[in-house]
Amino acid sequence: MTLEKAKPRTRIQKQNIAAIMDAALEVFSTNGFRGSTLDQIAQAAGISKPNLLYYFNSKQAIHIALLSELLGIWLAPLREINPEGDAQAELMAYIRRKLELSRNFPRESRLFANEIVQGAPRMEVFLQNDLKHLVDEQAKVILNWMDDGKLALLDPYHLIFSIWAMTQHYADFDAQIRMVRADQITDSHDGAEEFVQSIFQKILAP
Amino acid sequence: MTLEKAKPRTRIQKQNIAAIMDAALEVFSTNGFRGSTLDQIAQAAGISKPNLLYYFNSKQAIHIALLSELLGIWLAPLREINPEGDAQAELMAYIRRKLELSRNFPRESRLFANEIVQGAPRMEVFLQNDLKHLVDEQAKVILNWMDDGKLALLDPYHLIFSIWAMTQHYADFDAQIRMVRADQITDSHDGAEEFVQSIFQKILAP
DNA sequence: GTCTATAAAATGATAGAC
DNA sequence: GTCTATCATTTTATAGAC
Repeated sequence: MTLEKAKPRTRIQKQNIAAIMDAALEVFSTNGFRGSTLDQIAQAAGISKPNLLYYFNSKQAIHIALLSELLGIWLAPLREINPEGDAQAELMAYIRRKLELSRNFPRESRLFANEIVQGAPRMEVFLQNDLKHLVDEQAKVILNWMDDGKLALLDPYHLIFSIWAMTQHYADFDAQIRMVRADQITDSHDGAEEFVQSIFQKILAP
Repeated sequence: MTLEKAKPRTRIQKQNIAAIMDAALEVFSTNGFRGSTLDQIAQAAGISKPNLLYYFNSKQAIHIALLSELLGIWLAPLREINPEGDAQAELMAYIRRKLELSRNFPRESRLFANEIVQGAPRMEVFLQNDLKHLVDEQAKVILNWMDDGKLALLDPYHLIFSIWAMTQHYADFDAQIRMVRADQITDSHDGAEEFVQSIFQKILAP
């Protein structure tokens, strides 16, 4: 009852919490918050339901812990854009990081996609604060680059959104791509990196 | 019990079924299939839950009826590409139709987005048959145009996916865009049409 | 820390009166 | 066709033994 989630002590606690987080990611990213059950998560984590609720007091608590843990990963690629670097190289590197995330962490991408498609009722604060401020900041950096003639003149916000759309699409809509190309490819990301990078090279050139 | 859903006779039946379909669209597109309840749909439709189940025998039946009704709308823009027309003009017109759909029917877009993000368990047949065949067909048309030097040389499948990603993003991830730009815009589609069209003009030019 | 048992609420669906 | 009442199941969460 008086569990210190902040600093788990024993090895078994760490193990269980890690198993729960991984199970929760698997289940929530596939079914959304309301579509997921504690039974599913407990089974995926290999523990009993009451034991699951020993570590986290409610379904909400698991979900919040999971989102919190992953917000950093989600923001990192945008955060790492260096205003001192070369404009086109920095943005192409950003796109590459996003594509890598989409390929290597598709469940994380779908977890957030589920939330946002459903109106982001549990992410308002994060989106309106952390994400908004970061986007505003990097939009200014991009605008400066454009003023200096380093990039094509585009709306920096729409440019960022288009990068999100193009890179996340392969993770979020993976099922659709796999079914449409069932006879042609095995991995929906096949050729995606090259394609996305080549079109953004065209888009960004001044 | 022996309701002929195919040909509703009375005016009141038509009215109720239309109200149910609209309510189901509203609820399913916001919460996903499992996240939606019959109570929500009945309330949104302004009828009682047993009466809702008089018109449709189960929650699944409502969902299937809704998806079936909307599949045509969803395929129409791609279907309307004319192989005899001008390559760039046809694709730009396709993009325009997709952008209009995204702006005017965001709930429909999110309904499908919810399904696909969650692995499309109730749309496999449609995606693997109708959509796949249409995409294969139009990919060939695009490939011919490229061979004739009318378009830049690109993977036609990735080109189609990129159009889906860019156009649907404004409907599906509307919540995120609105929250990130809360202080700057009221409609998340503001400027989207112009931006998307301008970058695809760059992308498509041979 | 983990389990069995169980409570309490939500939810899909049916029965039967009108 | 529509309603009230109700059932059966699922699902979240708790109690208490070990």
